[in-house]
Amino acid sequence: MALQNPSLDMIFAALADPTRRTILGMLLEDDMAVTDVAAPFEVSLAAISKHLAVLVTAGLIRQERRGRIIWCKLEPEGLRSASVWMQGFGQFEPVDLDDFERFLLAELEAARAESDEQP
Amino acid sequence: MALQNPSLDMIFAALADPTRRTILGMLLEDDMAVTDVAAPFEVSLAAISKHLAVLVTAGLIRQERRGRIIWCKLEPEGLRSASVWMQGFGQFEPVDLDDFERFLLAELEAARAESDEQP
DNA sequence: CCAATATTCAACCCGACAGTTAAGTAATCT
DNA sequence: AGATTACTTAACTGTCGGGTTGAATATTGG
Repeated sequence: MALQNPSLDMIFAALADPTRRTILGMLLEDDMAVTDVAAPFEVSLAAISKHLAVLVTAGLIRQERRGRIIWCKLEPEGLRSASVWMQGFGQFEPVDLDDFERFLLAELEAARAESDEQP
Repeated sequence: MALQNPSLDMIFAALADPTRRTILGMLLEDDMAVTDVAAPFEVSLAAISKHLAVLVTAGLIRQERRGRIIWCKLEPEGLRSASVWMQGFGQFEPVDLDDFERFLLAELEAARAESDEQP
């Protein structure tokens, strides 16, 4: 079916992948080089490079070359439209940041556990 | 890659489709029978039935048979975890419900325009 | 300049997903 | 009971997304 609202489509699709969500969580702490983003994952660098491209297209991160390193930085404004859309449904109480931390940690843990899986 | 957090994956994936978002918007106004949900779209009833199944699995709607009609109703709580996750990034100002209305209307319009496309 | 580092691109595989049509099931109406 | 309404399931098709490997590009360090 034809796209009605490309940006919301792209944003939610980007968020639907656990690897990409984990990456966003990592970038929340600090800007990172592509290689460093890829480090904790078990998949290839090329795969991570593609994930980052998806995040860029969705407007969730920005990439900025400095020297031979390409820095990835979060673009939190990219989530605004999706956030507005979602909150319209639930009227959820103001965010509990601890809940959020729990989510992020859980996903990071899971990612690490997975990459440690084969010893 | 193995799923880390099936529910967030499923929720965002469900939201990534414009047809499904439009359906959620419709259900925000009122509970609806499957056939009525399908009416504004140009795709087959079977296709809509599948979309609804996805929304059920993601916990975003509930279906309840009464007689031969299956009623679909929104399950706004299903969005909570995703909403918490997203807000953690942006700290967006409290939702402007008008923004939300604009989105919903835009998507409904788009859906209708599309189904009127071939005269 | 040459080698090494950092990252993307290209070509390909495979499984998931949206769509279709046709048949199957469930409940109601007369 | 039989026809009709309301959905779902099955089988199939085409497209897309995530993964891989290997070659290409860009930038720096020696």
